[in-house]
Formats: sequence, structure tokens, C-alpha cells
Amino acid sequence: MGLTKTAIFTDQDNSLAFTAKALAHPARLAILKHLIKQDSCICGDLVLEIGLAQPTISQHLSVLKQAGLIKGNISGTSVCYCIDTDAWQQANEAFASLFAAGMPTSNDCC
Amino acid sequence: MGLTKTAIFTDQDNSLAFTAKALAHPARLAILKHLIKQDSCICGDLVLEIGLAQPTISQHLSVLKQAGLIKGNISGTSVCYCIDTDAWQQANEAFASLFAAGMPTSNDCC
DNA sequence: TCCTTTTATCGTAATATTGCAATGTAATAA
DNA sequence: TTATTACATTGCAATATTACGATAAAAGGA
Repeated sequence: MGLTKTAIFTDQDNSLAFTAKALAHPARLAILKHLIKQDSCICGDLVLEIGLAQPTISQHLSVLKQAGLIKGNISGTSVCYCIDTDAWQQANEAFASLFAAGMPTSNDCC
Repeated sequence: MGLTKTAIFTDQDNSLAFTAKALAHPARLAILKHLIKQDSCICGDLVLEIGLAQPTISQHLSVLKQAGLIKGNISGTSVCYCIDTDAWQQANEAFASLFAAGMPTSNDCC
């Protein structure tokens, strides 16, 4: 049905899945990396940097914003995006704790 | 068009996006956590643990297997799944290095 | 052999995602 | 005021995802 049964799962799992979904597209990873590299924020440059049309980039930015990973400041006619450090750290910890849990013992099944 | 333009992006971004996509569903996170908790592997139990139909669970397992995060051993009529520790560590490092890059400096745009 | 158990696969319906052209909107420049 | 510039939104087409019923396949038990 294309519709995830969120009610069945924990808030934690739903939340982490939502964040993972925001990271689950190479264009969005490329956007994040560019924002990280430039530190100070850009915007229309992303359309040039990445090879996608402006509406497509805008849509990806919107997904990242909804996930809380970035924020945007309007300055004149342009919008300036950057990593939201707080949410970034939270996401980092969420993934780290997921991965940390799975590390122990052997590597063979049964 | 629903079709990601993978040719435009780096292999690294495509690969991490693919892994993130495998984590981008609460059912798959729940499966992974259950595999971690039980350490020794289960399978049909997942259908009971999580509230989804057997074909649905089987499909989610297939996604996780394609992403390399789990592996399965056939034992009799049942299949025993567990975390693939090597791929798990690789994924851990990939996410960790992504997040580590974005940590520095201030939190305000422009 | 026939039945049961366990998992995978097929087919299908409903919804989501990706991508872009066209258009809207808001701020600055002329 | 009338462009122009920079983004966002809308609408659409193509494809992907989610979920499940029905059915296949493979192994073990009666």
C-alpha cells in the first residue's frame, strides 16, 4: 500500500527511520556535504554544484529541513542554508547508539 | 520520475544513501534491534514480534540482506538471520564520518 | 507418499518518491 | 513602476515502496 504502519512501532524507531530517510538520497548527502564544506551557507550554488534542476534541489532542501538537519535564513532575495548543529548531533547519537548495540560477540549465525 | 539519477553522484554517496534507505523504515529498525537483542538469530519469530504479515517481513529481510546488514543461514525448514558484523561496522564508520564532518564551528547561518 | 511447517515469490492495490516545466512570490535593481 | 533575480510551489509523469493474499518451494514428520 505504500503506507508505513507507524502506529505499530515505537516513537524512537519511527523517528530514526524518518531521519534515515532524509539521508537516503545521494543528492541530499551531496547537499549536506557541500553545506559542511562551505560551513557558511549557500543555496543557488547547490543547483550548479549538483546537476539537478532548481525545483528538485528545492524539494530536497525541504526534506532536509523537515528532518531538522538544516536550517535556512532569508537574506535578500536568496536563502542561506546551513547544518542545524543541534539536530545534527542528536542524529549522530541516535545512529551511533544503534550501531553500538550491534557490535558484540561472534559473527556467525546459529 | 521516481528514478534517482545515480550517475550524477559519487559512488560513496550512492552507497551510503543505499545503506540509509535500508535503515529508513521502522520495521527494519525493529528487526535489526531484535536480531541484536537475541544475538543468536531468529526468523519466524519476527512475524510475531513485529505486527506485520509474513510476506512483508520477508520483504524487509530481503532489503536488509541486499544492503548487506544481515545474513541468513538455512537450518532445516527455517532460516536463521543475524547481523553481518563486518558490514555493520562499515556502515557505522560511514555514518560516523559523515556526522563527524559536520560538527565544527558555530550554529548560525551566514 | 502425503501432510505440515517455514520461508520465499508473485501479483496487485494504495501510496510515496523523484524529477522537471511552468508558474507564483518576494525582494532588490533600474 | 517595471524588470530581474532567487526560491518556492504546483502539477504532472514515471518509477519505487509498502503491505498483503495467494501460491510456490523445500525440508522434515507421519
